[in-house]
Amino acid sequence: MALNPSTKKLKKSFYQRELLTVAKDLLGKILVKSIGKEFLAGKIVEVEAYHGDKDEAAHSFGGITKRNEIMFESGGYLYVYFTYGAHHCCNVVTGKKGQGTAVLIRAVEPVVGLTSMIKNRFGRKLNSEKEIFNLTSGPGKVCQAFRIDRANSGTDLTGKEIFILDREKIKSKDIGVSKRIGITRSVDLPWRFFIKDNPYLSRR
DNA sequence: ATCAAGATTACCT
DNA sequence: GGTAATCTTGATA
Repeated sequence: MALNPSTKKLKKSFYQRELLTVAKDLLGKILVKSIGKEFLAGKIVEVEAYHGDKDEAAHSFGGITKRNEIMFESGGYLYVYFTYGAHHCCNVVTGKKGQGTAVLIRAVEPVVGLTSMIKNRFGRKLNSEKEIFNLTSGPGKVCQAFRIDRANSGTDLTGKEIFILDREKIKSKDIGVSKRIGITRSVDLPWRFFIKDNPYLSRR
């Protein structure tokens, strides 16, 4: 599948809406990273929402720090953090300035640039076709495949380096909802959203 | 200056 | 299903 030139970049107005609305609407959209002449692209299939006011699991819950300050910007920026001494995770900042709301991109379905993603993830060629489903099926994996790290935190998503293309709108009946994964506080909030039955989810 | 915890992953049994 | 790896960040002294 090639990038459809008729698709358009999502604008600031898309991101600057209410957190949970943006989280669900991001499903089915195409995350794109430009690296030199090449483009890497993946369809967003799994996300989680984080809220600075009513969500103890959010990095923004305790207020602004040097690490999370971009989360408090108005919607339309990328927030990238490093965790467990090994992994980067990327988030889309949403809402209005000062809210501290963002959507974690947990998994994408590879669309363009598969060869580079495979190299970025494994440093070799595929051993088996099954490894395709292990390329971008988790937040740390997405960042490794797309070569996203803290240097990309603060990127304006309406720019040329990293952006998201409008594509399909997933119907609510096709969106799964669950508790979030890997957190220890505010564990009962049903703020994980995913495309039902998609084979590239972090959990099947 | 020191310390504990972490929005994960890969590898083990 | 369980857990070690690994290091940045933010809190505390």
